[in-house]
Amino acid sequence: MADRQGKSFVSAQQVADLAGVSRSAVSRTFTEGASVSKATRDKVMAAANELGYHVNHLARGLIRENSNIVCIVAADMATPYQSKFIEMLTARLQAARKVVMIVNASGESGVNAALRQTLYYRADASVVLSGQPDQSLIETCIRSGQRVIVANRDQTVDGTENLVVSNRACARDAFHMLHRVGCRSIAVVTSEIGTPSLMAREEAFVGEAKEHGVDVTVTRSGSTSYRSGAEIARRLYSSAQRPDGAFCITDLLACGFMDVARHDFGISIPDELCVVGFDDIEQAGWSSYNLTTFKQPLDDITSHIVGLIDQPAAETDLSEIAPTRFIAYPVWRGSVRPR
Amino acid sequence: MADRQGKSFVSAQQVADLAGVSRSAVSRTFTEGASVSKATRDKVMAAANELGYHVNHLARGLIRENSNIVCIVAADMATPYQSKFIEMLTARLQAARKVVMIVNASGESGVNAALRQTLYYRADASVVLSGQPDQSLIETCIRSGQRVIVANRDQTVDGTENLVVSNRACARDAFHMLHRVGCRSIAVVTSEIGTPSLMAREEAFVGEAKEHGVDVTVTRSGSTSYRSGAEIARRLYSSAQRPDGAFCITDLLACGFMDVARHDFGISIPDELCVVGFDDIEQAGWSSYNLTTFKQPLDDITSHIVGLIDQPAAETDLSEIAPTRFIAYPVWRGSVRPR
DNA sequence: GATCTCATTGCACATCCGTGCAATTTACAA
DNA sequence: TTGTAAATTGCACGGATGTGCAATGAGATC
Repeated sequence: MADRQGKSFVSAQQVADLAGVSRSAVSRTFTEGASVSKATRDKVMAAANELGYHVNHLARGLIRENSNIVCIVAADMATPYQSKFIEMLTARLQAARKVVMIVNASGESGVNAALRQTLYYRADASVVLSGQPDQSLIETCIRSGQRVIVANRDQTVDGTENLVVSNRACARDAFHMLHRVGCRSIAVVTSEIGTPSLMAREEAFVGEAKEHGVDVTVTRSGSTSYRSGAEIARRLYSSAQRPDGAFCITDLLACGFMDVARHDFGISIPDELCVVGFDDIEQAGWSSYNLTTFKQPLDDITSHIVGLIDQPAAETDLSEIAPTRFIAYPVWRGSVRPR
Repeated sequence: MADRQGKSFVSAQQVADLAGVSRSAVSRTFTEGASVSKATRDKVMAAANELGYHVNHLARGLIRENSNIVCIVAADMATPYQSKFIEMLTARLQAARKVVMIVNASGESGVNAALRQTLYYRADASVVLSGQPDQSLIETCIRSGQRVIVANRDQTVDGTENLVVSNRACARDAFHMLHRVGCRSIAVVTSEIGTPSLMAREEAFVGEAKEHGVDVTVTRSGSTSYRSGAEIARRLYSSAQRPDGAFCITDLLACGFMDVARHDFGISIPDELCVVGFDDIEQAGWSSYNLTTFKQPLDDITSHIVGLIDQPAAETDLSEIAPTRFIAYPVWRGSVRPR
């Protein structure tokens, strides 16, 4: 115990020396299904405990075909939706004995630099939660034997597993929720950032409205943040047209929108204004918002991701693969008045 | 390009073969400050680009004394405070060319299992954001040459770098904020989980109140969540005593508390009830809450953490080290009425 | 042209680990 | 007690890399 002079990690060799066995014996002790006698195993374990030895999983990853590392590439990690996603995904991945690396793609370097990082560490898979990586880079990943799973892009990228939510169907539902209770002047609250997934919601909503002869105004501002939602409400209610219904592409936008409408313009929800959001973030359930929205099935999505990673890339042929669809369900709360 | 049959990562040997040089030359090309002629470097780079080669940072970590891996151990990652912390920390660590591994300590295994995980990967440092790891485990980490940085514990653990916030001073300030505007029956809203940091806030507040002869009721419920705050408000306002001031140990508790007080019991804030929170999460600034609170200096804290990790453990002597203190500043908003 | 110096380069070894193969030990049956 | 099969163990290799050391080469100076 006292013989540790330089602070460093204990190696299998040191354990072997102390236990008086070969390094192979140590290795076998920590390898499931390897052939070791109880006697040597006990000796090894005793020595290992005394020295505080742990197998270096990284070095193990060098040998084995897989490193057990999964990278999560995400931007805006502090967002309620994103952080919930990350929390559930990390929990599930850990349960599946994976190691989770996280790459914050918010910086100026962006998603591409982030995804490239994951190659440096021989990750088995990368889960991209934000941004659209370049096709060429994805090809590099695939060539390197890395799975790339892209969530919420609503746009298939060759060679990746795509997970998408029923954005269009939900957006159409959202229109009917508002239309049904008599909303005549509907605002679509969205961001300037045209993520495919968000665009799908917007387009489907506008399309459905047009089909039913209802006039909608699409208003954009910044990102999908509280601040943007607030800004849009301020802009809309300062002008002549005051919407009596709003479809916010994101719950976060809805929170900002509702707050300004209520507190700055004294509008009563749901009497004068009905609001529908998307995502079902935690705040949507808070009684200040009590927001009717669509719940992203994060449970299913994260389970599915882990499932994908666990089974060995069943013939990923770099060609078009149909994205896996998940259905988001409406969550009825109080921001839309009853019929 | 077309000669890649089995999908796997490209090794330095393959690049060397293609470039017609030795593997050492490849290694040196990608090592800063190594001696390579421009001619060979060009040949190597060309071959590397063609094959899509990247240095395996993991294998590099085997050789070098440091792996450049930093682990973040956290529970309740989807919480606004925690997710903000993680976002800032990952951004900063990445800028410092570290790789961030994240260990979700929420599971049944807990912080100890999580921290032990970090040993398996030879992390240079672990940043523990939640929970109290066992002393023995920390010693194992230190012995292995791993830095352990513990945030928000308010309780020094031998051998770790401790970062704490001015909980006590702020809690005393909080009392005066409420006392000054005439609150006579003050509720301390807290959780059943006695994290040192939270206990410090509670104790200091109660102590200061007692010193000024003001009666406070401490009410606990579950964790520091919205739900708990709501539950406490329901309990308090259903009973005889209806507080006219509340110190919520956490902004999240405050949100739940305010929502129930306002919407379920029709209490007007700040006229009938003044509320002070702690953390300054994003929602505190939302106009539904407009919460007066204390801002955790996450900027300073995360910078400091990265600084600690960057400089090589200046004589960590496993003895008591004074924790680094950070000052949280009051953020005046509207949940406390003006004097 | 010869010698000296210095930058390059390749060999071999290091670090961490798993595992095939052969040798050795153990266990069991005759 | 002895023979044989089975279990165990150690050697050496492999897979990723960095790096000291010696050898090679080229350029420069006299």
